[in-house]
Amino acid sequence: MNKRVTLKDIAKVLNVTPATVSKALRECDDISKGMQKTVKETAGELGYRPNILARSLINKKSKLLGVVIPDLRISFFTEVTRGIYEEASKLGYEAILMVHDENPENEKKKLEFLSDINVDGILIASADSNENLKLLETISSHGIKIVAWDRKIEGLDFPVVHGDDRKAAFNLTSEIIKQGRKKIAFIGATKSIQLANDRINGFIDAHKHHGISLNENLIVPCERKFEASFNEMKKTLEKINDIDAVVCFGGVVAYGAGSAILELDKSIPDDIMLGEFGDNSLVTRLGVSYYTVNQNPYRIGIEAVNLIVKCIESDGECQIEKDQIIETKILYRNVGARTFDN
Amino acid sequence: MNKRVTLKDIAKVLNVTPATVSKALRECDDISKGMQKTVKETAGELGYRPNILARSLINKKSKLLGVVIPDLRISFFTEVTRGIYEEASKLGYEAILMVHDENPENEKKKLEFLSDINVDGILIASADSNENLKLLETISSHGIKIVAWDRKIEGLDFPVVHGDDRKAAFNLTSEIIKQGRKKIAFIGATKSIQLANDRINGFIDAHKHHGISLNENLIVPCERKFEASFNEMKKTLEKINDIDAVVCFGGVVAYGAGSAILELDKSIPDDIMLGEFGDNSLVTRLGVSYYTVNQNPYRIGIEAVNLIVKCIESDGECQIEKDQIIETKILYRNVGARTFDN
DNA sequence: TTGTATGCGTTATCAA
DNA sequence: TTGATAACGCATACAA
Repeated sequence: MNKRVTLKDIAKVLNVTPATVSKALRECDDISKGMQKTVKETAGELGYRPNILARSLINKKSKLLGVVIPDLRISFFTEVTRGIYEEASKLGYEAILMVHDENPENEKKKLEFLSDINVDGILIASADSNENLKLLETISSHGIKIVAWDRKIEGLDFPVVHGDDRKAAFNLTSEIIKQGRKKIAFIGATKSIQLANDRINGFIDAHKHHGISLNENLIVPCERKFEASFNEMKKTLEKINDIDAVVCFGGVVAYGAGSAILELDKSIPDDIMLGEFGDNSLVTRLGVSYYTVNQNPYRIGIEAVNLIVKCIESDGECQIEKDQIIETKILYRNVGARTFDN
Repeated sequence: MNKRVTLKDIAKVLNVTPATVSKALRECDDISKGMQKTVKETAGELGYRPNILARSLINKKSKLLGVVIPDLRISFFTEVTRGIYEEASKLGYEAILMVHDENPENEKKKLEFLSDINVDGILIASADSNENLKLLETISSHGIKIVAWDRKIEGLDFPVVHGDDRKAAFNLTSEIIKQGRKKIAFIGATKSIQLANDRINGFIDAHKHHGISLNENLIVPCERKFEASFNEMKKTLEKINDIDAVVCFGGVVAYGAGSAILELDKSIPDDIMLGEFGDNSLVTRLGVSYYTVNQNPYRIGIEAVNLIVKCIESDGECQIEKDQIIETKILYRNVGARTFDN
């Protein structure tokens, strides 16, 4: 077990001081070119690697970004993540990925950890809860920049990068209406979430715009969980049996709701048309064709990184940066469609 | 922007030294209970959090595990990952997730990063390449424990946690043979990979066992990429047109090969039966029913963590630990099957 | 152009 | 039982 080589080791070999080595390696201009060259050479030979822990202890800059992800099973999230770590790498940052699985307790632990290792910024899609608002504020007050993605953090004004949900919901619902559907349900998410409100509002907008009346009972609140959406959908279908389309809050909900529809021996899309937000590959498990809102998650990731890096490197007034909206598009995912684009 | 609270701050408030505070917080038994209590109280009030960078600078133990993942789009990998971070958390470790996207360059960067932040161990499913063997050895020689998962690292004897691929391939192929298929192709992965050999051998075993002759041309080497498998499958089908089943190396290959089959207007499973390793939700995008090998990825993650933590905490002889084999099972994934188990 | 001294936040080893 | 001091690996004023 060879000890890691440090500045000191290089210094000893060259009979100079660690300070000289440190400066030479970072190409400070008060070190001769010759010295720089020899230092770098022996550093290379010895396989020196800077200890970034020690470094960031002094610098207060770690070049680290924390990424807080709700669930790795939802392709929307993993695609955003991909955008984040690729763009971060391009900008000289390393992205540290953490998953909370929609659990505020987990989220708390992850946030504390990221704060503990002094990341420069945190990109977060927060779990539905207000348990961690204080923590987020504290972290922010320590100078760690925070940017939300996909989900606005209610009550705090961190910038958020997301799709235009109201418009997307309008377009998605309109598309379904154009297919001749008239009794459309909306399932998913509690009212307290901004995202849900936006989508519901877009859903309502479309009804108004096309002159279709809307029964309040068709808007079904529901947790973002498989079982919850399965049960809620089933209950709703048993109560109102002429529903001919369902717009779902997201991938998990769509999977649950779709399962319930199939369970009741209704066909998709013939009996009931399915729409969802996120273009999640999870939904393809149902083996049916459906409408979806592609929110360009990869792009969301990229923009989120650019935003936070701007915040970090301008150091100071990041409040100016406002929410950023990424264009969405409506797709019809045919069974068997063959692409590997997300 | 409030500075972070440090030991020194607490010490100042209580008129003691940082050393005392440090020991009190860690409940060293050379500090009075009373002192411990007051220190902890004010630490709580001030919102103190230890700086784990500084701590691990001294300890040489970071309680960090690095996880190197091939691709977030493959549910097998994300499920292993889930097993890893959940188990790590239980054992008091934090898992840092990194993705290499099957690119050895990326892998190198990630490994260097993990080494730079002094993780205690690295759990890796390496990209197919031998570019990073030297690096892995160096990292290992610095005392960082390494455990492979899913894929053995050729040429180095780090323990690996994986499914019994030969047996699984035997079972999968047997199942397909029992369905009456006789001209079965195997597509995917180059011979240089142990995993590929195991699966191919199991594939061959099954043919022998059931007395079915096997044409060498039916074993098609192919990269783990969508385009590659799509093209190879298409070429093969055009050359040999009575193939009635295809066993695919993994999810990406199955998706590519399946796409090629459908593209040629053959039906799955009627014309050609599809089998794959990994039970990847990606494959469900094809909208067809297929056989798969579920390798219990969640379990693989858990066992990998237990193995590496044992290595780390026994500090010393980890060589004793041998490869660990997780039971697999064959499943038939029906279109529209409704579960949320992976 | 190079070296010295000091500090980042923590812990460990002494001495008091 | 508590305090002083040095150290972890690195960076930065400042002195030489």
